[in-house]
Parts: sequence; structure tokens; C-alpha cells
Amino acid sequence: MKNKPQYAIESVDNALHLAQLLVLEGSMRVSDAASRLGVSVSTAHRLLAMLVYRDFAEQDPDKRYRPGPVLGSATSSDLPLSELRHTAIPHLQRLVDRVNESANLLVLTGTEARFVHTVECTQLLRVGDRSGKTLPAYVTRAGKAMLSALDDDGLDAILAELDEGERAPLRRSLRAVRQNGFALNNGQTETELTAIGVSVRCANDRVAGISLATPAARFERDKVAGWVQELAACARAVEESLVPLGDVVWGR
Amino acid sequence: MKNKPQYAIESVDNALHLAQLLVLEGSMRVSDAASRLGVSVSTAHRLLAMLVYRDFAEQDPDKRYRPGPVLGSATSSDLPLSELRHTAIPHLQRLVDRVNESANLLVLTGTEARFVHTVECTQLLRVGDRSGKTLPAYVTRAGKAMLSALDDDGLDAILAELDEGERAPLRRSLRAVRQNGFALNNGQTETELTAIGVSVRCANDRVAGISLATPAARFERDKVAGWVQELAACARAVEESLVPLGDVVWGR
DNA sequence: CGGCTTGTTCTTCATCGTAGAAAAGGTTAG
DNA sequence: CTAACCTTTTCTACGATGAAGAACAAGCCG
Repeated sequence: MKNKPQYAIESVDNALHLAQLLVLEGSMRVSDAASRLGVSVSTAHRLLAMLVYRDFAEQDPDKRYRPGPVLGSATSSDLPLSELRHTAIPHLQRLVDRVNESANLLVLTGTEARFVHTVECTQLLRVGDRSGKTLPAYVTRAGKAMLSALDDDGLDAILAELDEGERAPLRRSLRAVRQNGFALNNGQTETELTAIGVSVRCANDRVAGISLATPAARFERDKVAGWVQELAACARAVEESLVPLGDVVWGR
Repeated sequence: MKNKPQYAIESVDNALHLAQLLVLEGSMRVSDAASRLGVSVSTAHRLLAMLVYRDFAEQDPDKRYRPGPVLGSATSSDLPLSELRHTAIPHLQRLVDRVNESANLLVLTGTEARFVHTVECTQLLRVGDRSGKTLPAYVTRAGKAMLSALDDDGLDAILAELDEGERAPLRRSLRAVRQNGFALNNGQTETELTAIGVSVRCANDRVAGISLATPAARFERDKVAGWVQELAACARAVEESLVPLGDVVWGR
């Protein structure tokens, strides 16, 4: 994960983050942008106007904004990642309805796991929305689940980017994930948080992931088997709902 | 030409403009960025740090910055547009030395002509630097020259993007340009400004353009033939200097 | 090694970016 | 058709933040 620059410029950060979101999600409304960035709608509107002015965005007749020429002529709502979101989110919602813990949808992008969408549970204490954030894949449980789902060549390529000393432990860890079929984190990387992740196989050997996250204080180990079952069912349901995609734009 | 938004955000504009410049030019130093944007080096450095943070730029070991993953993995200093600049600018300078009027280098990007570089003449009243700006190709003379140099398929594809009513007049106009070998604008689209443009054929059927621009008050029609000759010689010189390029990243 | 150029860090202050309010636009249900 | 509601766009005021100058650090060359 990159550190925020020491002398960050907040307005620029919002604009660039918004451009990234457009690439990720294909199209959005002003109000979507405002809530995703945590700014007012008038600020979001101004940022989008700047993106349009400099060809990073275009506005459709229906007022939605999509990526512009500088961001590559991703032809808007046909973005496969957008398709993954659209397909997966109802399943995530059902998972959360059954388990009543927050669920995340992630994709593997290079060596990083990117949170694409979070469905929050209804409990007062819950894990919040992390969409848009990235972590090194080997840090999060869903990230590890995704890595474990790669073929050997893909995994070797990723491991080659790590330090020598990090590889063997990660290989062992991923072997365990492969045997278990899931990855469990009980407060080890993010204190006060317990997460379980499984991978979702997509077309073209691309890998996404779904994780459940709960406050560590609420975690009960005897719930694991049930949760894994629910996660696996959810992941399988997403896989079956995904129609064969063309070239997928996220990932390696 | 797009109008600057009514409620522009200057810091965001600088950042996005800088990202565009990275795409256009392949790589640059902090001090280059500062002078291109007209800001202090400390501001340029902060903007570049933000671009790096959000994956719009990467920094090489030699401290230069180049486009990052979000802007497409243009592999830095091998950018053909950078090559075109490098090759054409000395010829442009010689043209300006001979004619003592400002010259522009343009590329055709989709339906737009983008000013890549301007060499200004030494006269007190002169046409200034327009690099970085874009106009619809059918508006500028060099743009028309570039369009007229396209093959029929390429031209049809561009015409298909125009309104029905705009196509036939543009076709007639381009036919004249093809017969003349140049495009002349005497104050018709930009008042007080006269321009002549010719096309430069590049590899892979990509088209660039060179134009001379002069204040309309100084324009004398009997100079046209001489200028056309100089322009054509300059364009041919650039064409011959361009080594066969790999895939060209600007254009359609 | 010193000088010069360039990149990076830090600080201060005034101006500009944000957000709230208002206006404008679009959609839907009764 | 109209009112209600939602969303987008426009406008304004103010305090927080972005720009720039200075200082420091790094790299290169004679």
C-alpha cells in the first residue's frame, strides 16, 4: 500500500480518486461520486466538471459520467468490473442477510487486493465500507484466497515481486488456504477485526474474492464452518451468475 | 474547444493537465513540469507526488516521472509521440528561422487536433504557444490537412461521428485541401489570425500536421506559395527523419 | 572537493476550495 | 396535469488548505 504523500493536496486527491473510480466502475452519477468521496454534491459536481474539461471523463445524456479518452476508451457500462459488481452485489446482500455480518467484494489487481464493494450488516457495531481501498493481496484473507486460486505460473509471477524472505512463509500460508478452501484472519493483521475470505473464479483466469468481516469481540470459532459454507455458496452463486465475459480489464 | 468550467478548481486543473502532459510527452522532470504548468517547483513536486500516489505516474530511478498504470502502461521514453516531438522540433525551428512566423506541430487524435509544440517567431507581434490545447480537427487548417491525408476508411470513420449536416461541407472542404496540398485559413475561424497547415505522414497511417500562424494584419497573399513550399519541405524533412516506428499510441 | 543544478522538505499566509443554500431540471404517482 | 420528490447545477461566503519561497538534501562534473 502506498503511503499518502507527506504534502498531499486534498482537492487533487479527490479528483484523482474519482477518476480511478470511474475506471473501476464504468459510470456514475454526481450523487454517487459525492457519497463515494465523502464530499458534498456541489464539490463532486465541480470535480466531475474538471475531469470532463481535461478529457478524463465524459457525461452521458442521462447525466451519468463515465471515463473519458485520457483514461482509455473503456466503453462505459460494458466494463467487466462493472458487470462483476452488478452480478455479485445481490448475492453479497443475500449473504449478509443470512449471516448479518459485513461482506466485501474484492478483485486481485497485480499484487494488490482492491475492495470493490462492501455490503454492511445491520448490527450497530459492524465493519464499515472499505470500497476503493487496496491492500497488498498477501495481507488480507480474501487476498490470500485469491492468490491461492491462481495457477502456479500466476502465483510464481506474483511471488517474484516479493522479497526473498517473504516468499516461503507466503507459500506455506497459501498451501494451507488451498487445503482449507478459505482464509481466516482472527485479529492478526487488523486488530479488532476478524475476516474470512474465499476466492471467486472469473473468466480468463481472473480472480475475485468475497470476505466476511466481523468485530473480533463478536467472533465465535464454532461459527466458522457455517460461515465458510455460506461464503462458498455465495462465491459459487456469483461464479454461475457471471456470463462468460470478454477480456477482463482488471487483474494481471 | 472546451470551455473552462465556471467553477474551476485550479489545483485540480494543474494536476490533470500534468497527467495529460505525461501521456503526451512520455517522461519529464520536476522542473519541466513546473515550467510547463507555470507553477513553482515545490508545487510541481507535490502534484507529481499525488499523481504517483494515485497511480497516474511513476518515478524512474533517474528521478524522471512517466505515466502510471491508470494512464495506460505507455512504456515511458519509448513513446512515439515523444519521438515525433524530438524529431520534428529542430525542423520546426528551421522553418521559423526561414519564415519568421510561429509554427505549430499537431497530431490527430480521434476527431481532434492537438497542439503538441509551438516554436514562436522572434517578431514582437506573434502567435503564441498553444501546446496542450485541442480543437476539433475540422476547425483548424492543420487539422483539415491531417484529415485530408487520411485514407477513405479512416475519413469515413471520423465523418460518421459528425452530424449529418456537417459532413458534405467538410468533404468538399477536404477535397479542396487534397487538391491544393495545404489548408489556408485567413481569419475565418480565429479572427486576427491566419494559418496554413500541411499534413505529415507517419507510420501506421497516423497523421500529424505542421502549421504556420501569423497575425492577419501581417498576412500577404502573395507569400502563400513560398510558405507552402517551406511547409511542405519541412513536413517532408520530418517524414524522412522519422525512423520507422512501432505501434503509434496517438491517433484513432 | 567545491560549485552548480535539481529534487525534496518545511512553513506561512492569503486566496481559493468546500459546503450549504438556492435555483433549475427531471421523474413519477395520484 | 400537478405536486412531490429526487437529482443536478449554480452561487456565495469563509476558514482551511494550496502555493510558493526558503532551506535542506542529493547528484553530477570539472
